[in-house]
Amino acid sequence: MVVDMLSPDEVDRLFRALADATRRDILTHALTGEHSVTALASRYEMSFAAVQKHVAVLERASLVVKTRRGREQLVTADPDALATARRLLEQYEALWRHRVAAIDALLAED
Amino acid sequence: MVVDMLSPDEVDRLFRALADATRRDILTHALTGEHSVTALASRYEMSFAAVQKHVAVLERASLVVKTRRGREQLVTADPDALATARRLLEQYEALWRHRVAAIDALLAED
DNA sequence: CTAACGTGCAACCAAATGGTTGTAGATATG
DNA sequence: CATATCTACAACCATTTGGTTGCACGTTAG
Repeated sequence: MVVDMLSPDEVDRLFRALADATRRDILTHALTGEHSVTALASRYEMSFAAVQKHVAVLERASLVVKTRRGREQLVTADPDALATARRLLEQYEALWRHRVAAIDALLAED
Repeated sequence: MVVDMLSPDEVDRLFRALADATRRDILTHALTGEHSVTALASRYEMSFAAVQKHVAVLERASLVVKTRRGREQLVTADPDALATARRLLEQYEALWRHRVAAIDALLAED
């Protein structure tokens, strides 16, 4: 199983984007429907510009995409990116299982 | 399905710890065996202190634990934390699938 | 006992992050 | 046309991050 087709920088951006509660919340909403940036911003205490930056971070991590509808941008989540992140973690877990199997094999020799 | 027993801060630390190539590499080695901090540090160009800080970040994220052996600290990965991270992402994916199912249901009405 | 080793931590620095306000452009509305 | 709305972006600021060097402390080796 190849580690991935993502560059280290892309993996960095992916996990970094997920490492903020506001961004995870935005992602959750983007997963359950289409929302304009203004509609998303109205959910949080911070300024519109701050939310717009968070959306930009999610966009650079390929977690969401924006599509124009008139004067607004609709933000929607890209489930493939999430699947990629999950797959990365599964590969780390697989490494662990491999280690456990090796230890088991050693113990079985006794 | 409850989102998780982790606080938002703990989730932040988890993903943040994974958002650095050096730390992911350290984690990989910690998953495949026990290594002292010095042994890990010898693998990278940066100073010992820098690597020691990276290990501390992984430790605060509960991704690794350290156990003393004489004068050295052996770093080993905690697979449960990885499983937690993977489960978090699975829940986001589940949200997405729920949305797809809802759209499918709407289309089926026609 | 003394010297070397492994670790942790403080102080410092440059760059990135997460927030703010203000401005400007594109699109819709009256 | 004039105005309001939605978005993007620049400039600025405080804090955090990721690196450095230097030092102190506990443990092992000679």
